[in-house]
Amino acid sequence: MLRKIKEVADLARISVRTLHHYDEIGLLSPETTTDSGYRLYSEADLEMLQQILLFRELDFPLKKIKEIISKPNFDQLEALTQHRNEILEKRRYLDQVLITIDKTMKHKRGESHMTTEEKFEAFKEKMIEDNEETYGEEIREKYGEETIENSNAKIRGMSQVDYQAMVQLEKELFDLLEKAYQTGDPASDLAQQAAAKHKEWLMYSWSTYSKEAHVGLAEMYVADERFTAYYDKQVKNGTRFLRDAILIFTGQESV
Amino acid sequence: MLRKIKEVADLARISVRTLHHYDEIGLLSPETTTDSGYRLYSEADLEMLQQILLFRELDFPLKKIKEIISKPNFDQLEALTQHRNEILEKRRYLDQVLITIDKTMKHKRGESHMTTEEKFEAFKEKMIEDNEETYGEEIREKYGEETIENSNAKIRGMSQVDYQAMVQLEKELFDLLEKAYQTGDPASDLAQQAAAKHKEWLMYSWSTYSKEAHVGLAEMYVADERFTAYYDKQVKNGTRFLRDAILIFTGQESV
DNA sequence: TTAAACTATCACGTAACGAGAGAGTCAACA
DNA sequence: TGTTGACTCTCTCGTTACGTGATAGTTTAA
Repeated sequence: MLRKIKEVADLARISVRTLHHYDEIGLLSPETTTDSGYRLYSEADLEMLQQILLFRELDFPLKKIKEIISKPNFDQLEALTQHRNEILEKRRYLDQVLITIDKTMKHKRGESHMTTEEKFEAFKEKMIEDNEETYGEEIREKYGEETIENSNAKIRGMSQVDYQAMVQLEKELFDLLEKAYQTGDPASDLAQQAAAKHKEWLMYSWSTYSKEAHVGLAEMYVADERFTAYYDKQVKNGTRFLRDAILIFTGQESV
Repeated sequence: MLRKIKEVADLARISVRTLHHYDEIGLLSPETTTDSGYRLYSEADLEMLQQILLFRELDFPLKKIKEIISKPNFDQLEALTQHRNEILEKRRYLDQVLITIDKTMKHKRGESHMTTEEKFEAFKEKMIEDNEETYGEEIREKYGEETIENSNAKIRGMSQVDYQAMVQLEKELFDLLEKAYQTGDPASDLAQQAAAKHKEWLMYSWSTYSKEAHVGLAEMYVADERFTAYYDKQVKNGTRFLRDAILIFTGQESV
């Protein structure tokens, strides 16, 4: 009993194109063909097709199906085990995506309802949060609990005017840094002005200043790619240049 | 501050090719280019890129990102809600696949350890199970509890010899049916022999025979695509032809 | 000035078919 | 016996989000 392609397709509830495709990639070729080139499938072909469709339902890629389809149960079990793990991995990935989506929604939902002032408050909190998340422990270890709590308190206490002054100051810093960078010399006047401006900017969130802490922060900027990205985004190669300027500014290096 | 492509790629931790691609599909084109055709990205471009990458992390297709990227939060929220459902749907799908994989593994694990006899026993159980799952309720309603329990018990009680006799009988039935089908007449001698053979085959699992039950089964074969597929798989259009033959055989239709 | 590092534009490959296009084949009906 | 309708065949493009060369021109640091 040999069948033509549509009959097979209807029995298996798949498309004729799918059978064409399986033939093309050598996954399932009909036992024979008519003189006019029509594909003719045998019983054995049908059974093979059932197997193929079983694995397809399990989300196996056709390539792997082709590999394992004719192997004994033993090997198929191994493939199944491995495949199961891949599916689990995919599911974990989706779970993560869901979490991120929820966060994003919460965030955007918040934003839509906020007044300008609320957005400003939220922005400050986010600044603190980000800082804590990224550097919290490190800074606490280096400079002690008090330093960081003071900093956080200072940020929270900032008025919108203060905050905008701080942003303005940062902008000036970057302008200065860009010009200074063109001199190519971190000891240049412009570069030293930039270092001073950086200190000034810092004081908006630091309660006390020490040369050591200033240098430590500069080194941290260079070592951490997040900071590097942020500074380099403003001025190309700005991070290293600023670090060098600060080193000189704080007198840690001879001029 | 305009950046060349590699700088942007490094900042965003994506490939240059990706930026080329985004330009190609009009998702993110650089603000300007140099005389020699180098792409130059502005700050605004970078911010847009951040947004794009955020949605990309949420597993949005680029096409949708392009649609919603410049819309207000309100619309983005809507898109997020819908997208969330799609992700949930995907996860449910994966859960289903996992269940099927587990079943398949259990099945194959069983098979590998079985002796021929055990496989035979398992095969009989599967036959009963399949039957129950597909027709259990319907048959119970039509023919009563007893009929089906008897049938199941009879199958369980079959020896391997019995079973193979039954399979052999079925084979003969199909041979007969194929020849009969060629006559085109369900009242033909061959067709009537096939109907008789079908009754004989039935008796392997039925404890009592009635013309009504026999006709009922034949109608069920035709009505149910699973049975149709099974019979038509052996003999093209065999189901209907057998049904007609049985109708005549049981005398429900005038010859 | 020369080599290294960048940049640009094709264009093919990937997974699993769907959707035509154009042309030949087969079976039944008038 | 001719015709029609249902099938069949073999291309070939489209889909997603880039990766991976190939080939060639540009910029930049030593």
